[in-house]
Amino acid sequence: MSDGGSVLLAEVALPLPLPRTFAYTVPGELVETALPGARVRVPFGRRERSGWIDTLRRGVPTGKERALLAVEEEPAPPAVLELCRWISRYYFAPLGVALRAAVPPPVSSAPPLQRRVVRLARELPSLAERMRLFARAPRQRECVEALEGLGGVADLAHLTGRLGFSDAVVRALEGKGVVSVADEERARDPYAGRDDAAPSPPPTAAQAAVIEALVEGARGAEGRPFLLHGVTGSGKTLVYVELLREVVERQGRGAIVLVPEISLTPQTVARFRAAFGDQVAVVHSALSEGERRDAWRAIRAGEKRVVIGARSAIFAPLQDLGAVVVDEEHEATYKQGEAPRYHARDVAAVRAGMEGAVCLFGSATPSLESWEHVRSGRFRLLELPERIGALPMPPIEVVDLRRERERRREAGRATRREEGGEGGGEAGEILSSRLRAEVEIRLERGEQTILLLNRRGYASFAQCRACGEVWACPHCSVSLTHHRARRRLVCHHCFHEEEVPELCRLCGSDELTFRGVGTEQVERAVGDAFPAARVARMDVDTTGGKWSHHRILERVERREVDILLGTQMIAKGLDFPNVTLVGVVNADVGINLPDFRASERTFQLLAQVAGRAGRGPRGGLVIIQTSLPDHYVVTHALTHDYAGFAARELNERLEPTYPPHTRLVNVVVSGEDELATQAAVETAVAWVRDLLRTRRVDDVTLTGPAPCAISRIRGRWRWHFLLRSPRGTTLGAVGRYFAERYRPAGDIRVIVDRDPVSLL
DNA sequence: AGCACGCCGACT
DNA sequence: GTCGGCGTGCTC
Repeated sequence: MSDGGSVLLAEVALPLPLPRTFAYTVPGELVETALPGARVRVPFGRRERSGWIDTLRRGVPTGKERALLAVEEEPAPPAVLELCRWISRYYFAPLGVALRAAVPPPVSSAPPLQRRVVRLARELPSLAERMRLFARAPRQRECVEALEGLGGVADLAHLTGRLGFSDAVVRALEGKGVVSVADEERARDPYAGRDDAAPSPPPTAAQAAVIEALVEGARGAEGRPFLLHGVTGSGKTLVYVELLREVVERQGRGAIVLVPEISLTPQTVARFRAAFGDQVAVVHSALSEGERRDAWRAIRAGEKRVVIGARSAIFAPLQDLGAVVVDEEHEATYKQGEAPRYHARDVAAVRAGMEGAVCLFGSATPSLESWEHVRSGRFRLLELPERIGALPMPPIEVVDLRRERERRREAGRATRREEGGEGGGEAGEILSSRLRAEVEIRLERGEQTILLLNRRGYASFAQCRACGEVWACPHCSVSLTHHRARRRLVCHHCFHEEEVPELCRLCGSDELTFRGVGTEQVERAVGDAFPAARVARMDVDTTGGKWSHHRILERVERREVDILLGTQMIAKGLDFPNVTLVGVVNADVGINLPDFRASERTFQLLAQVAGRAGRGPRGGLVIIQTSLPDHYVVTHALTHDYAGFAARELNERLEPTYPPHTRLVNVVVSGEDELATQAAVETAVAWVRDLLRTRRVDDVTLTGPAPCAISRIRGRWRWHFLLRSPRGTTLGAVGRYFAERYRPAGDIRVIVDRDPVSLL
């Protein structure tokens, strides 16, 4: 060779927890296709792996380099590669790990997933028949009960996996004719044919003004991100659609729309489908590997120019991005819980900045971070303060649960309780007389009610009345939740389950109480109070299958449900005009969590669920039950006063200092041995303190260590400490240095979480 | 993360 | 004598 032995070398990023790339030589036949961003197959140690080319260079080989084996996929667009480099730096993740989150995985050799569905074949009405069938088969009985709890249908994989029934149990039930097992067609994709949304109405004056500002932004007049603060029902989706018309139709560029949980927003998806037809790609978790890769290639090839999806859609390989919309930008689901621990909202702003695209965040209850960016001038605020059609915001009433309890106690003294006090389930304690009366009115008028309670199961803990013993998870530092239909105590962190006890294991007393009302208990109370009402419950326990939310929501839409009750998943973006009453069963759940965002999250939830009421001509009413009626979360929710809440909450976060007043890195150290974990976190803290001292870092402060609020999960003890700084750059430098160099011993694991969304 | 190599305890 | 525990170090 004439160039002094220099060859083409590729630096390859591998999805391993190693803060470096590896150099490979590029064989002649791959020179054309081995480009930065391309996924390549490489030899690594004694096996092969897939990675991505970071950079190419001509250079003299050291002799260690091996050759690339193959190019597996066309390169990700340069902007996406650059975005991953940013994520890698900012969130302290290896580039290969960032790319793994951004690009569909290589074709796996695993057989295609087939969905086997188990259905109850017949009702089992009589107790006698049950006794006969299941006398010597308790697991079969439990399996049938689990199926009943799931509405009579479940994926076989769900039963044998998460619920832990063996194949033999299911086969035996099949043999008895109790259940049927069938390979079911892939569930109908509810987005597939849903372009039948009504054409958008003309924008209101307020919408038109907002759209004009955005269109000017898309034409280059404004480089800052926009925050669209619009109350629920103010027509934010129409604004998004009109912005995209400018960007996609008139400018011929691409656009990304992020939504918090794609499966919960079919109505939003339909609006985009109606406007942009088959230019829309919907990326969601139910796509198979093959579909995901097909979608990726179609987007990359320019066949799809509007991409709608959850968090990871921010990596869509559009070649010319003109706009990024982040709907419900305050939602915590935009933060990824594993490496790379990125926040899709913040990544969206970075990507938009890199590509000169308009960035639009929308929310009725913006994150305090975004609100603060408006105040400081980094974001430009757009507002839609009114609901469409001059619909008023629904009035909100508070029911003081402390006074309710008092009243009941007095009434009980006067009349004697008709119901045994055992084990909760007293409808009166769950639904106040005020709320019950309003539900009654809705039932009479044929209108619908939504009841929210942010706690699953029947009761959040089981306790012995005699000695006070609380049933806790053996692997986690949390109480076990009573799931009555399944007759199990369940850990919501590790899925540990046990039988519901009859006697206290400590003192032998049979006086057990189940306290802390959950959705399952509300369902029972509603059934007791309104036996004729058609009730649907929606929480993760009733939504086992892929599209089960849709089935429930479609029933609500067709008015086959009078009362929809559930956890926060019923608070998101639904638009049912016949819902005229929203009841929050207990707003206290959440307010008292030991997390600096507890108030913010509760306010958002209350505002969001309140927005579900009165979206039709018949108006609406919201009733919030709480024993903290004077808490500022409640008082500001009552008056729909986001700005007032935000001002107060910003003040609450001054001391101790929390975001948005400071930048935060949360370091979590975990291990199986309690003392070794504590020793390890202390070592890590000493290491960082030493670093801060020797490098004379004076604007990063370290707080802790302290046990995490949930001090043990899945058998691992958890400690954490916080790094705070007003300046992102030094915080980043310290965090990166620590994440890349600190190596714990033994089974100790360290997580470095930048901009954490929760400290639990 | 894997997967090697490497050096101390109780088993055929 | 060997099987196997998991500490340490390397992977282009």
